[in-house]
Amino acid sequence: MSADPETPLRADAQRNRDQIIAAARVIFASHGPEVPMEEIARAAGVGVGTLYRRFPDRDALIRAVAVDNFAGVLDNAKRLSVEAPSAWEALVQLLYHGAELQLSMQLAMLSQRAHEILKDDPEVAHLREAVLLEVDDLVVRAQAEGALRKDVGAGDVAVVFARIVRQLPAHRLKTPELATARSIAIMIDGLRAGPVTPLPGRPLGKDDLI
Amino acid sequence: MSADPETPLRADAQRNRDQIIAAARVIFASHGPEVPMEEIARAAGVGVGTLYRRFPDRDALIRAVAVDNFAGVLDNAKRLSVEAPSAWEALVQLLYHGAELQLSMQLAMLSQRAHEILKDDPEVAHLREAVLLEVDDLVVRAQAEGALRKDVGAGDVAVVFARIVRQLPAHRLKTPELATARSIAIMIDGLRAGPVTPLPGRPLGKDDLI
Amino acid sequence: MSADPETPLRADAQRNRDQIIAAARVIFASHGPEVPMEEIARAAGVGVGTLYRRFPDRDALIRAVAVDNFAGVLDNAKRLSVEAPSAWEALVQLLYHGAELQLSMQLAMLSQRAHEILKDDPEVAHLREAVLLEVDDLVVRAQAEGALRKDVGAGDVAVVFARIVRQLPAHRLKTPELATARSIAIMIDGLRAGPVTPLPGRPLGKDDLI
Amino acid sequence: MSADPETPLRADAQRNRDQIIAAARVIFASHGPEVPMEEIARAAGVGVGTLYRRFPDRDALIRAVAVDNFAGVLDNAKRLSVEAPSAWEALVQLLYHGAELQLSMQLAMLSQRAHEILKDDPEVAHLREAVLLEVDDLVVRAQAEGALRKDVGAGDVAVVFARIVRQLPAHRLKTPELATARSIAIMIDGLRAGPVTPLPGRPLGKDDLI
DNA sequence: TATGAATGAGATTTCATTCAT
DNA sequence: GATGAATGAAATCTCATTCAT
Repeated sequence: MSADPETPLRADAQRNRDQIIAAARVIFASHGPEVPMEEIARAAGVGVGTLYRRFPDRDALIRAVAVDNFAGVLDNAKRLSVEAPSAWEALVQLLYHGAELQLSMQLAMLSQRAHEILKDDPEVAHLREAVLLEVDDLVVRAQAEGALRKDVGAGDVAVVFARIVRQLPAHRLKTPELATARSIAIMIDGLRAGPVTPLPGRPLGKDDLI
Repeated sequence: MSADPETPLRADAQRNRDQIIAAARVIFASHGPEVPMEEIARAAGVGVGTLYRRFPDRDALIRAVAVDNFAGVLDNAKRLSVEAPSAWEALVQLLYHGAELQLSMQLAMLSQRAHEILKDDPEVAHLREAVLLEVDDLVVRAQAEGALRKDVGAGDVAVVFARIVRQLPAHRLKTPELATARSIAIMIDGLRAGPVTPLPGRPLGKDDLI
Repeated sequence: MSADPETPLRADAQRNRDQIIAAARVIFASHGPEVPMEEIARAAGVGVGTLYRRFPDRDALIRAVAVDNFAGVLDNAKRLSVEAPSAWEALVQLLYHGAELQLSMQLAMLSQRAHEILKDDPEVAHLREAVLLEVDDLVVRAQAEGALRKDVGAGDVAVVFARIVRQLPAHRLKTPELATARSIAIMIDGLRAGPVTPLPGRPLGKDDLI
Repeated sequence: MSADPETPLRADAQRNRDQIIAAARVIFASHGPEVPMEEIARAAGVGVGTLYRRFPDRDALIRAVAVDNFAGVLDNAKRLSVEAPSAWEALVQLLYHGAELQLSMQLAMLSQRAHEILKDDPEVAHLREAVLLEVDDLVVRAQAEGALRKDVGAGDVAVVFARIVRQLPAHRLKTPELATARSIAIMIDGLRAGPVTPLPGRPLGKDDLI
């Protein structure tokens, strides 16, 4: 009789929920958000019915995966902000080890479908804001460190991030990891302080997104 | 019942074919290659029947759009190679005005579905090869000009291109054109010769793709 | 594991059983016998599991509700037969206060599904027979009283009952109670002895049903 | 390219549409409005796809059947109003030969589901109003003829109609046609002018419905 | 030849029933 | 014994493709 949305799930139900989100994360990342629900259920090792009991429709599942992901990114950013040797290094790490970042970006920025679903979700909005605040802080500090070029803002960094994290499909490359690492390194060089070419317009802040 | 593939189409049939490809290009670019055939037909102002008479199935349509696009990119690259003030400038122009480039990349590299379809098509393979040859030439010349960093190959450039051209969805940005222009400029700065950070591995050539 | 069907239920189990039947009665009456089992369980304030422990499947529940109802109608008819000032009045009362009558009729006569389930149930058959005997008695006595027209039998009366008790959905009427009362009164006027129009055929007795 | 809703259907499409409505009418009448769409399609001799092309969902089909039916009732009423020997006779005929009347009533008044769907449809509303106007006229005239009791209005008549037309399921009766005819006759006797019992309240007019 | 109607396979979603907690 | 989670069969609906007009 627990209509209360706060009632914690039963142990087995929680386990299933986690498995479903994990499976959906992997599949969404590799095949986009349109894969048959049945396939996701199978990958999670549950029946479709279970999937639908936990998430009333595809949108709810996408939302849940997105929230889970943004939360992961936020954790990561906060941890790196404290533990990395410098703010610049924190930004760089965030990129290189950005599996979660990647999916978040993909869901939030790259798929029309996903965007429609997420754009008005308050939980997503809240996490997004928190992540951008963290990035904003890193940007300011990395500029103070003299490592990040001065003419960019958190918005610029987020946009470059979004482009970078878009995983190139492995199938087109003989040496996919190397190619990825190299292209990220090249783009990071573009962000570095030093003898840069002037950019058009003005620095884009975190509020220039949306 | 002209089975001869070389028979030129009647004028109106050719017009239909062109309209369909044009419509499909726009829709594929904005919504990916999974949109209902009926929608494409409607956008082209023809009935589904006509679409299917011209292209026996979705794969054939995707192939035709891809060929059309690669051909456009090749034209562009050849023209820029001759007309641009420098090889570096040609590469930069290719990026900034890369609407066709974008769709080619998206079709060829970003969508699992499209990739499956295109990977064994000889016409696509031929055009791809021609484009990469052109890029290879520009890369060598731009390095000789001292404008492009020495430690990259045509493969690296193509990978960075692929990341760059992935259009950020306008809906997430207040100032989409500006954001795009800025992020491209940042990434190009990463390609520039000058005081660069060492890249991992070795330069990737055009044959490191696929 | 008392397989003995006669073992009385534990007090709480009996309470659950009663709640379920009460809830099902209300829901069947308003939405027909196809409502989701979960909804019935919720309305009864129990889990589905409990519902299924008490009634092995939907059919069993429908049967139980029908039995409960017919028993109520029988009680009612017997009481009215004794307490009402006349047999005619007993028939009229049976109609006007026929909530249970209504559901019985609906289950037994109006829903294809319910009919299939009930038609071979011996307990239902027995109660039905008992109710019809009671009505038969009232019919004979009401005709002897000179109140009920002579050319009808218990079968006719049951059929008219079935039509009358079909509750008109309140949502279609501005003044639902009044409309119901008036239409019942009109139809009862049709049953009254007096200057009547001849009916086709012969009086239908209780054995003309089924 | 005929997006115009007024464009007449192609001959074969119109034939299918008609067959679907005819099949749905029969099935709705005997099994209610919840039967599987596939079954309706099969009965109409078309594929499900065709059914869904013509009627985007079940609601649309229900609406179409209802409109078709109300139109039939209206035709019937108008014809009888002119051709029947008296207004009273017209009302009686409307009842006895009320196959369409029956389904209309069932759809409009008896099924919760159907009512929700129809209650805001303007076309249905318009036809309903037209039918009630016709009945209103017949009521006034039948009262002037001295055949219909004076203390009823069109609303009362419609309510009694609704109760009458609810076909008793044949499976419960040995002699279903006879039983139906007799019960209708009995109820009509209740509507007759003559020595009647006073009804509660006031006559209900056509605007007391809804 | 162009059109859009028809088809049916497959995807989404619901719900009766079973079973772990 | 009670609960509500899990299951999968069945219903709803969509869309690629074929075919009559």
